[in-house]
Amino acid sequence: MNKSRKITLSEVASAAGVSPITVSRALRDPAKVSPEARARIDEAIRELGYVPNPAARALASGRTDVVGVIIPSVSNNVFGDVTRGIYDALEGSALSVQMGNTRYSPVIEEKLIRVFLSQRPAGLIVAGHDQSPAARAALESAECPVVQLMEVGPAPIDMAVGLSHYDASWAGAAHLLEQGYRAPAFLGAQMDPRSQRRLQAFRDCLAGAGIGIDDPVVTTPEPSSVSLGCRLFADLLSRSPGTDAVLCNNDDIALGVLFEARRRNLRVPQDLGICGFNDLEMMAAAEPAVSSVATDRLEMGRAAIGLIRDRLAGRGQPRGHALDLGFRLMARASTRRGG
Amino acid sequence: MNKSRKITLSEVASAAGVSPITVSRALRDPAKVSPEARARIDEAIRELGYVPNPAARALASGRTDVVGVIIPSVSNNVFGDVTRGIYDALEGSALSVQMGNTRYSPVIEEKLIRVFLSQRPAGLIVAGHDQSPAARAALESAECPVVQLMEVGPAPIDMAVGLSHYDASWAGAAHLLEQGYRAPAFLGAQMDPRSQRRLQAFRDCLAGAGIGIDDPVVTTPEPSSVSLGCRLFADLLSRSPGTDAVLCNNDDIALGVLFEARRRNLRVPQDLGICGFNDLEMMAAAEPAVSSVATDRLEMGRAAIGLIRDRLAGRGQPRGHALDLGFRLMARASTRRGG
DNA sequence: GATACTGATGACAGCGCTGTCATGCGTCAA
DNA sequence: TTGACGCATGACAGCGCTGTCATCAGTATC
Repeated sequence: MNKSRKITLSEVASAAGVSPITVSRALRDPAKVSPEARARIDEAIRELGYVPNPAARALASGRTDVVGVIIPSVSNNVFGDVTRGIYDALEGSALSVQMGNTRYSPVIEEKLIRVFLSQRPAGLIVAGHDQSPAARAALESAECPVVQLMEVGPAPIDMAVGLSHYDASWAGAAHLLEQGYRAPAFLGAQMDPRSQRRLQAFRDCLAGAGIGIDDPVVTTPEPSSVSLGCRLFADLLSRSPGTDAVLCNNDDIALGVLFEARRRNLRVPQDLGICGFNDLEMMAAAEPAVSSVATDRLEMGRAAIGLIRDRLAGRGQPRGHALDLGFRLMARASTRRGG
Repeated sequence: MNKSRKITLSEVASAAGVSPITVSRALRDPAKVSPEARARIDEAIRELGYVPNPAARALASGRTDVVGVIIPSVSNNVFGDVTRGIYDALEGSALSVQMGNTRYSPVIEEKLIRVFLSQRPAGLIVAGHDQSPAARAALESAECPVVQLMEVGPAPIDMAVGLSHYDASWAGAAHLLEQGYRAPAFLGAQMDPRSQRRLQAFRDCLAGAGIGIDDPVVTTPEPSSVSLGCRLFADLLSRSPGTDAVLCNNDDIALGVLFEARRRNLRVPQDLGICGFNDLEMMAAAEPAVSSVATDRLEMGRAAIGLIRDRLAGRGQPRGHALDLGFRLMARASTRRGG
């Protein structure tokens, strides 16, 4: 294995006694090369330690094997799971990912989409469906498969995988009411468009049930965390002391509420019902176990890559395909008051 | 903004009335181009919506602006923080990252290192310092800056950022003993080399203190999670009922222990001391707050990129430079027994 | 026996950019 | 005035690979 100098495809070709183009084909589409030639080429590749140069390939073919993934945050637990699903599904393919981090800014998102598209990616995954008009236009004229992730909405640009955050949040709110809670509140951090829709569902659900208390909602644009959950809950109690349940925008917040409730000797679920969102692994392990609206984030990532791979393989879904992964209300001890 | 066809550097050049090479220089090293030419070029770039083609650049120059990051897991909380630090520090630079996921396999790690290096990256970040001899050799002859992340050890291949996991774990164990716990146990998941060293420190510390109980250690190669913490702790209690404290390999586990202890009506810290590792944000928010050995994972990622950027800018650290970020024992209520 | 077709392989050019060397011009010391 | 030097710019070639055609057996069809 010669490591000091770059081995090129031509060197492999002469070692195998074929022309460079045949080696290229053996790599890209083995079926087009005779088994004997293939065997000699494979042997030469192994012997020389040849690794293809992706830059040269991209330049010559005008395509890359890179899937762009544009998400608001690399640190958020939720996107961490999605990312894992993406890497999972990439296993065994020649594709790689290029992450872009919008930091929840539509301007950065638009710029990233433009830059990624200019590199002729094999596919593009973007979080949400709230792109700016210009970004949307760019995605519509993209020559690669595009998947909008996290959320299914009215009109996918190309394909979409996710769930209805409105419906999911509604289910959480309805669950609290069913359990007999009469003064539920909403706690939200990182109020991105999906969180806004979740809040809207909460408000609509309460209004629909004729619960007319004055908007027991505490939100913040800060990124979500457990300690933020503690603070938001403390804030809520000082504003709306009569609160008997909280629907949390996500599980970090819910866990913070659980801890803060314990600190204040509030009994969960008797004095306070808690419902989270996403159903992170720890919610079921908590004491008491915390109810949450489960979303399958791993599967979201996997499915997104699956759609792209299928499309690249020519057997993909048509434009406009939306895959609704749904949600599941995980009713646990933290809301089991009986009602 | 013409979006349908790719704008090339030559088109920008003719629009600006200069030669292509001048545009190239204006992009790569603006100081080498006269201010007037630069202004006209910038104008043309904006007007045409030009975006450079990284593949062509990589092919022509033999370099890329990609930093390879090879980590065991994309989902693990710890690496999530490190990754965030990396993205943080990349902000405002032309560099991008390419993630590689070893899934804790030295074989995959070696392969990834080889593949990444063959693409002439701008830099390479690898987790830990337990590379296989072949991988180590490949890294040693790499032409780019290499940073070993997470851990500082005897002989960095090039540069290293991290901490001594042995020392950090020792501090946790010693803290439990100082607080008067006499039968501490160790709970570990995902027993990678760093975890092994943490376990070793625990054993050595207990032995040093003359505590000769028979190895109260429960470990598993499974990935760590809160519910796994519950199970490991249940397991531990059935094996070593006399346990009065646990040092956890990481915070997920510690949180699981906290929940499981509550489920069993064990009082924390009186009946049971709990100390985690890493000090995830939620530990301080828990009730009772959980002690942990804090590591600055964000800074680790940031510093790694910082070292690479400095080196690329020609003002970097010499080979062999190791940056020890240390650790801090966060003594909280979960171990505050007084002793 | 001539034509059409299939399958394996090759020749050639060029993807968009940058490294290297060359050029032309103005400035300064001798 | 001359030569040396620095600065901005340009010409040329080529990075490693693949798309597009062309070629050439070998087989099938009438």
